[in-house]
Amino acid sequence: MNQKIRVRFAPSPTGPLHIGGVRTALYNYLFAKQQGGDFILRIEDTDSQRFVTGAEEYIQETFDWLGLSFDESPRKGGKFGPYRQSERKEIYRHHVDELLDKGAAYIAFDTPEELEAKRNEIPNFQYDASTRKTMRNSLTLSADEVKSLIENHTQYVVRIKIEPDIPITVNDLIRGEVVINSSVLDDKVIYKSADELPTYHLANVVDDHLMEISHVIRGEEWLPSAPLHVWLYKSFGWENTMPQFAHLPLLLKPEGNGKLSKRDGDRLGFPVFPLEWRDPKTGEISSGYRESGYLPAAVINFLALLGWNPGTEQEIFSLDELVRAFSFDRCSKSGAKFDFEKAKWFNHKYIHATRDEELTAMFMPILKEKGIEANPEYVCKVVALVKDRVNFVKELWEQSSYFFVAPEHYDEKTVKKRWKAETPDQMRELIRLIENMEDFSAENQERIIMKWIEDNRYHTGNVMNAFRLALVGEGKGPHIFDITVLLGKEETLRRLRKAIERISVSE
RNA sequence: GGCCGAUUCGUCUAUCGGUUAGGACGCAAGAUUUUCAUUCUUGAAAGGGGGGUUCGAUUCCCCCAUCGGCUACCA
Repeated sequence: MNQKIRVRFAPSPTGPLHIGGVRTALYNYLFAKQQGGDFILRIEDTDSQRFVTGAEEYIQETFDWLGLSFDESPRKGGKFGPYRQSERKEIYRHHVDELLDKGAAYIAFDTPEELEAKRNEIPNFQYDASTRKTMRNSLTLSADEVKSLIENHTQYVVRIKIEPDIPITVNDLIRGEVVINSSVLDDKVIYKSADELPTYHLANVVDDHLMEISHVIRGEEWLPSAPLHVWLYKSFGWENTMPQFAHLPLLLKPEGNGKLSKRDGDRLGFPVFPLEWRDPKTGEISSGYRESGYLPAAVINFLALLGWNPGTEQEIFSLDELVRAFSFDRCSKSGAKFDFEKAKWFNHKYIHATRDEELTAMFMPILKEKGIEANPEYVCKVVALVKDRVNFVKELWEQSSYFFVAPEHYDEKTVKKRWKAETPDQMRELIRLIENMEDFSAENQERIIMKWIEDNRYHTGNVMNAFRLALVGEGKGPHIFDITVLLGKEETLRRLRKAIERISVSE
């Protein structure tokens, strides 16, 4: 059977999307596009308790930003909709009934308190073939009792009935065959009457089947429940169209151990979320890659290399290249620690490769925030001069503010090192030299000024750095005549005069 | 505790029985630069432990250790 490749990314709207989730989505996307298949967004909001407003919008916005578009989604629709699980209640109810009718599932009335008591009473208590006879469920109660309990609106759950001692095989594209014995599984709750919603496991399997998902690509945290899912497919009689599984290794904390978490970002000063997120309840703000100045292509690139490699030494990949190169057999099996330094390096590379005009467009709003009205053409020239020195768009300001605002303070260290007793006089000479310049091109300035230094046997480093100090306020920046040309003759002179006036000579 | 998974430089990784164990980030040194960066060159840096299998194991098998995940009427 030549089945169409269809994959889905299925997050729960319980908060901002974790960067690990973004990687999972990316791998789904890469595989789908490579195979000419469909990439679907399905919102798994079956936990009414944990629903967070704005989370679904956040998810959509993330993929808009990254430029990964879905073929079907709640927003876009599609012929397999609805794509929000909370809107599929009847579908699940119907399937739960089917399992109940088949005797593959049963109704259980045990209250949370009773369950809790059992767990305290019996060590390693598990609701399964060995214990279900001792519980209050449709297997131990008479049909009449069950009927009347339901009619009296007693809350119940539906549990899957796992037969003991049967080997269950999960075939994983990344890990190979994983076999477990069904006895280690428990009779998981698949439906709760309280909110008339299924749990993840049931909804997931039913939707993947109905939406004709061919490959389930998700995080490793799902590996332990994969056998349950296989069991569910079999219970429905869907084993022939069961999707292929691929469980991706986890993204770990940069230091120490454990899954990368929200707190790591706050602590280390790096984002763990694609976009900035404001918690609707606490108002707490978590930083995002977008707001931190990462380019979407850079984020995609470094995320792709975290858990997958091309087998060559190529590291910089466009999205199209990734689509072509991706494969499950080059996915690693072990978790990857998040390396922020490398992420920065990727961004640096991407900024370097981005056209000056594009960077200018991103830089303009930042300038505006700083209260600066600048001509985009001028900004573009500034950007061209300093873009090699930054990792992030927002660092453009730190590296170029002196192009927009004359220095108010002069770096102490540089003053001490370069502003000598003879410097003010030299700067006055320099002012005269510049005043008389007809041609203010970089070449001409350099020619005249270097000759002046040579003729007077001045110390080149001291003179030039004093000059730089007057222009920049610090001992840094691009080639000095590139700065003066952009600043213009008048502004250059103004800054020189100001420096002579403001900087006191160090002995 | 039980179940599952994983284990190569500090980090991401290559190696599909025989290699001086390769690359990248970061780090260090040097070169370039009138400054700071960039860039370039060079360097330091790795197979968790113990058993097998084999002429030969980082690579295959077993045990242990460590790490991680799961173990909810969460996903």
